[in-house]
Amino acid sequence: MKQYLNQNQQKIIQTIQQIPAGCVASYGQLADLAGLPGRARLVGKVLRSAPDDLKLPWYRILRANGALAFSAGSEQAMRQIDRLADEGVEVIRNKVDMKTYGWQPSLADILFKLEQ
DNA sequence: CGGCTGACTTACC
DNA sequence: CGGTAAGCCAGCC
Repeated sequence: MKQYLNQNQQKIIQTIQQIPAGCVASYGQLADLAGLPGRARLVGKVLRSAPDDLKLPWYRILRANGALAFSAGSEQAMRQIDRLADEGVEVIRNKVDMKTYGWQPSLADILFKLEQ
């Protein structure tokens, strides 16, 4: 069955798919890049409701302070930590060092995305 | 139609 | 570092 997403959700998904492996981004950052400043929660909604078929790198998305969106020790958190570890991102005390692994898209990347 | 919720964030104390 | 408050808004009841 086909999923009908509104335009905002489409943009968010596109933006999420821009996150390169080995990097992480925050909900707010994604909302900004998707052209939806202040709508971090919408990003969360999309992630929660998006079908797995989209193969979204949800595990590369964290809170603004680098902490996982899930509570430490939860099943989801552990799965996320596992996947991040696979890409070389280390999670310490349920948090990631945004300075080291945070995604810093270049202006060129953003412009390229806008063209698509 | 109104209220509540939440994979959020920033500011302030 | 923890607690409150306010802003945000789609989706569910």
